Amino acid sequence: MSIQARRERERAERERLIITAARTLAEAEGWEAVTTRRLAEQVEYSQPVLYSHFKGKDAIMAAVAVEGCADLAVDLHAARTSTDDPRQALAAVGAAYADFAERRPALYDVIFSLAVDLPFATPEAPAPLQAAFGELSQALEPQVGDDDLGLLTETFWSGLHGLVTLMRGGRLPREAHDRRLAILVDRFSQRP
Amino acid sequence: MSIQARRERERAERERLIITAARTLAEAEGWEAVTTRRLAEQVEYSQPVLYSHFKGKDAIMAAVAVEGCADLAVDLHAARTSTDDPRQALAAVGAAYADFAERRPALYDVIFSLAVDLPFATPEAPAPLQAAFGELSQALEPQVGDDDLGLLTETFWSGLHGLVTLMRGGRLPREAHDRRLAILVDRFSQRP
DNA sequence: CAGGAGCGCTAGCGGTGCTAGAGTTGTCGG
DNA sequence: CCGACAACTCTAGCACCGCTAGCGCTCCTG
Repeated sequence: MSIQARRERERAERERLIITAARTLAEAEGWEAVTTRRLAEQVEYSQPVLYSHFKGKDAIMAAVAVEGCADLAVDLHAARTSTDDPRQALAAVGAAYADFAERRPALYDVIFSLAVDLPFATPEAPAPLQAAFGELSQALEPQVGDDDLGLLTETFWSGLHGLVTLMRGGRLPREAHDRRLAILVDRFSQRP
Repeated sequence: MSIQARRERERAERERLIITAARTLAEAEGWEAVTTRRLAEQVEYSQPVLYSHFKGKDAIMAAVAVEGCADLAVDLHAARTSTDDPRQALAAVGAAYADFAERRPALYDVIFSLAVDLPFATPEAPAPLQAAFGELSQALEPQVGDDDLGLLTETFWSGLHGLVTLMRGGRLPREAHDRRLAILVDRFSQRP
């Protein structure tokens, strides 16, 4: 029975190798450079091996997305707990979110922009994703007012997502990013 | 000399034909269905003819984007001038924007999401694009408060863009769209 | 040690955006 | 009126993509 165990372990290791190779390649050269041929070359196996682990390229990207989302959740948590002032915490979380998108665009895209079939906004959503959303939610909790917290979080999140995607797509000038972010945070804070 | 004039006219007509074919095909089946082969078949010319009009597929998409943006500007203008109440006008503009994205996703994507090299946020930006932005801007003018109107517009626009892209990407549940939109409009309205 | 199952490989399918070069068409000067 | 030339379009093909059928090797099992 230990023979089979070893094989399964090796399989799992190879799967991890594929995911990290995809992630590394994407972060280095963008997702358009991640082809199944290059990926297979990286992990030193032939193309069809990829398909014995994942249903297709999308599934590989989805796996990378879940991993990356955990990183985002860590960043957001650190930002939220960096200060006791609720308003500053919200600003910090917003800045951390935008910073993540700026520093790791490939990771951000695969989580939030590219078409991968991950379940969002349902109980089946991957835990890291729910964790990241939860950080946003907790940061907004003091500002909830009469609104529903879940919907408020989704709306604030949309604002952040719009800011970073439009900026990265060249639709918004880079230099005023901080001021736009300040406006967003301000408008989502309760009046004193 | 009139021979050359006729040729140029015919060329211009064919160029329009290509653009409308691309737009029609994209709206009917999505941009992933718009290939240079299918496009060439639609206009009843061979592939290389497309490249005598446009530098590449991206340039064709950019042309469609400019056209589509004019439509968006019309919708936004109608919404903004549909009421005298500033707050209702802002809500109407937001709803019209989201509605456009929902009704014509292919058009919306090529304007705001896909990578096409259109100049944004500069004087060289296409007029229809500036017109659409201007409508948003005018709708926000009564709510500007102490903020810069341009930046406020960009930020509100980001909120709308985030809402529609996250929803269309399956990241936000569809059913609560109206309530999220209401929250966004509310948070971007001055307190009474 | 023979047989067989599992697995990774080579090769290839149908598609993509794009382009070189051949061939045809239509215009103009002699 | 005709032949040469210029403009233009088409066929064919390149290098790449995601994905898969089926052969052949390796290694475990009876």
